[in-house]
Amino acid sequence: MTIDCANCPLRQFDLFSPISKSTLAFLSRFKTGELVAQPGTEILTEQASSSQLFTTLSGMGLRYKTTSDGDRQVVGFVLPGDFIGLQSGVMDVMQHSVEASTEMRLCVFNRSDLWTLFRSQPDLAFSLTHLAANEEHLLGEALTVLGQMDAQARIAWALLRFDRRLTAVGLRKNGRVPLPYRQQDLADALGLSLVHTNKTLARFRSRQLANWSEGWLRVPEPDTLASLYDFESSITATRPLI
Amino acid sequence: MTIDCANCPLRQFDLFSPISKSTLAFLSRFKTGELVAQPGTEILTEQASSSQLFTTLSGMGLRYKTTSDGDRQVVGFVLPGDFIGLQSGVMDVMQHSVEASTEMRLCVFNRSDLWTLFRSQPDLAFSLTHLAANEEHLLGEALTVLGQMDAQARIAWALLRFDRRLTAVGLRKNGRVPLPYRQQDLADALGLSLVHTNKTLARFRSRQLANWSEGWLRVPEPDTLASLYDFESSITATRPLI
DNA sequence: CGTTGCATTGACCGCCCTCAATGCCGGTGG
DNA sequence: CCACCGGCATTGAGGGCGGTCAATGCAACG
Repeated sequence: MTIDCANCPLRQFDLFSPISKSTLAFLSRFKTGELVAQPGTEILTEQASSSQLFTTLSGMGLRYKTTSDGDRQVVGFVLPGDFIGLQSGVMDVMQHSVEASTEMRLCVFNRSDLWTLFRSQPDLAFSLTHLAANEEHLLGEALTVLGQMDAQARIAWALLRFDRRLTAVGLRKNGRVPLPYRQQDLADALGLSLVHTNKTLARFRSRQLANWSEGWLRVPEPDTLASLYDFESSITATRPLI
Repeated sequence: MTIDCANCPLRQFDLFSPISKSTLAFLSRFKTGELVAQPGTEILTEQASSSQLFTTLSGMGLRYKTTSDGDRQVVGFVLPGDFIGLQSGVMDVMQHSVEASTEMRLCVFNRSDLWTLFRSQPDLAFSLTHLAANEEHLLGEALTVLGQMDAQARIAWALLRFDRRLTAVGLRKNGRVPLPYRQQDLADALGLSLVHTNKTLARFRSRQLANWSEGWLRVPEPDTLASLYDFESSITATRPLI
């Protein structure tokens, strides 16, 4: 039993830009089904082509690259609403792998329909470009964080982003959001060692600034934490949902 | 006296994917003029909107973000053939600034024509998305380098990329390519201090692996340098030129 | 009840940062 | 013509942030 795009549970959130009825109708045809991925499953593989593209309905995952010496760099976290596989769609192969951290429910699209989309739905084509530009923005910000900030600021930045984004898709409950990653994942995303990530998280916990444990993240006063590290206030521009 | 897209001096290089006559004709109309930017000029500004988009015909520049505490992160280097301003085109504002390092000649497009492009030229729309995905790829690779590699590997990676890319646009002469940046620019791109960047460059010079001085870069044996740091061989996929 | 995965904590030290001084070059004005 | 200055490259000294190594605890699982 799959969800109709017209009743997409994600579209209600202000995070996502509105969409016209006719475009929505096309999207419904574009969507060919749903896929449930179990934790640990590799959904897309670096350097491989894929005939399918996805949108995350629920659950969370990781985008990562593997270096030749076996290290891993997490280049992003896949959260509900995120589109997966655009690189494969336009460049033929993925430049990073995508793996499910929790059970994930995914909308499935056929890559072969992508060209039809570009020909007949310029607004959706525009939205796809918007999504790509948005990824570029996120990566640019991450690069700045890795290049210029120390461990405390990096972790504070990441936790704040999680808090904001997960709240925006309705996952905050009782002042906390689910964060089902391992400390190693965060370490690999921020260019830190597991040990140092752990110690820094412990410091935030004892200072009551942020508490991430047992899969839940609680940030009592996001603005206080942000001001401590000079992060600009949470400007949440809307983005497309495809 | 501006260059007609049909005679674009860049399009001859294998780096760029071929394009149909009719698409080329549209491009010629899309291009509204040329702009010459002097060294030091800010072409686009972070957090600002721009009514114009550009393609680099010649010259080089920098993309960078400024952090609230005054630091600078170089998120990319603008080389001939690079498109500038896509973020502003689809997301309304730029997420990084672009500044000319040398004198630059730029093709100028009107942002207001972008929508027409998406409606009437799906192949160009696809190419734009391709370019955005390509930027995402570059940033992901940069993130991996900053997150996982030490100073020597970071600098080797950057120098190899310059060597390959500048060669691909015909700028290699007498076994060297022009590299008109300051050491500070590279340091800010790689998340290193100027001092350490300088010392590491000196080490490469004395080991005869790479010599960057007085605006020119000479890498005698790129493959040797690449193998020293476990970089995959130079896979140069083609990309669109708009 | 051994094993496996993840979180936690302590000891040690190295890469790279900061601070600081010097040299070189081109531009500018007295 | 020369003194001065600003921008950039270079080099040495010293120290700190965050790295690796290693051991322990704990919970889930076969």
